Amino acid sequence: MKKYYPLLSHSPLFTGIGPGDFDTMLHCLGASLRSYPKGQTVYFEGDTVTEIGLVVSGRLHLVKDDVWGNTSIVTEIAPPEMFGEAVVCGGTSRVPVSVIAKEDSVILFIDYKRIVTTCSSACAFHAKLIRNMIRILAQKNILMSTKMEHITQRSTKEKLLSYLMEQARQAGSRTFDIPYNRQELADYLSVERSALSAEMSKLKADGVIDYKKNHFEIRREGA
Amino acid sequence: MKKYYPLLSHSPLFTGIGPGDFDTMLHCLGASLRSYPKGQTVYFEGDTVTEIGLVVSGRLHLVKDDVWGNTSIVTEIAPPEMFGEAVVCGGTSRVPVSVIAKEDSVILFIDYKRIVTTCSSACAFHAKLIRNMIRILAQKNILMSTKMEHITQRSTKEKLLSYLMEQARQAGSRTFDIPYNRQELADYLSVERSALSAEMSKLKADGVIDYKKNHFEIRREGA
DNA sequence: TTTCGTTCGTTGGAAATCCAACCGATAAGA
DNA sequence: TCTTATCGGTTGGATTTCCAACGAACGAAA
Repeated sequence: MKKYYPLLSHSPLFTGIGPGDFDTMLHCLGASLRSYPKGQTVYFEGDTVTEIGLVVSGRLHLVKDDVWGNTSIVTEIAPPEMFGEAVVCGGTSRVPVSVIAKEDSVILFIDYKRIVTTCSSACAFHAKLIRNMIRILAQKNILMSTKMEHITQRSTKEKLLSYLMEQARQAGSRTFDIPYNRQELADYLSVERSALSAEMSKLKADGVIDYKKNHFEIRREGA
Repeated sequence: MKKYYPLLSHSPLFTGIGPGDFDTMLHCLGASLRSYPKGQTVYFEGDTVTEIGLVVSGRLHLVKDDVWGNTSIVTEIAPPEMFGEAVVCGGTSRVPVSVIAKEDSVILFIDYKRIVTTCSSACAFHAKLIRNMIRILAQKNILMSTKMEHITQRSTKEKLLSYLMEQARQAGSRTFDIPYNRQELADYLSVERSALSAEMSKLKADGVIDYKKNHFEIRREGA
């Protein structure tokens, strides 16, 4: 267990918790490590869960099966990411996806109740954990809202501009770098890469934006 | 203040709090009521905020101005809904939208720190409030994830089927009712109403689904 | 019953997107 | 250097979506 402490201390859930507190804390939380060989299913879609999972080793896939058998990968989870926190904290209980180990993996499970129930020994880190959890959920909310705002735009052009303006706003400047290449940006905005490239070229030709690789500039607003 | 207690007791933030506790609680939280005449701006986009707002009377609009002056309504907030909780709890501080009173409105403001900092008098409701807040954020997460899953589908047909399958899953049956009319469903999936109607007709003709008004049946899976 | 408003399906032409393919530029490796 | 792989822009035709408009069905109000 101890060998994972350095990793765990970088997890958003445990930020602000001193390394010296991990022993007490994990014991108080009743956290348990479980190993899954490559290919094994951690959760089946629809399973009832009460624990938050934190991958400490390996790699997981969250997958969704549509009713006629096609499975699509929703996300990949790598150390030290969490999964299941929204379902568990929301009290929904039933996971909407299946979780599969794509490599031999080790997962730290923590019972949600043990986090939010301040224990009799009044461990100091409960408050910290709770604030961390709230922050994690809230930030995820903001990320999703932002993305939603972009992809609900009608056209590829509007999606792109919505995204670029947001980036400019965050950078506080008309020039900025974006963290995606074209394909990744297309995926994020859920548009075609070629259509995206075409729109970008058009906007550049119209003098609305300029760019080179991942560096962008917003030159003029308007149609 | 007291006249709002019945309303507040139906707010997700205060579920499980006894009516008798409101006096103590609101005082302990340092909650304050502020009134805004119709048309007045509550927050300007980019303002730094540390309080969660809870509308107890009136109606607010969250609006976003794109850089060339067009403003679009992101959401309407009506009693007893909250706003700003994701930003405040996420520690981002700067609101990404402007908040405007569309009618004479009264808002209850609560400092986030006072919620998560258990007070010296150890008020029993802090723990409850925190759990409520976590649940609210987590459920919003799930709602958004679900919607995102539908909207990121490529075509109108796939968006529709993704939504309908989700509804069937939730209902635990191949037949179910949906809470939207056609226009609302189109807005939710961010597609055209007419294109949606057309796809629905086609799917019905192909024997994939059947429907009448808001009542649907999934008959056959596959292309 | 008549009238009016709303909802929903349909349609046709314009516009946008998808898809596969190709090419040039650049970087990495042999 | 030559080869290979990746990335990004472009292109053209098939497909889908958009948009405005219309009409049928239904329910509420007069």
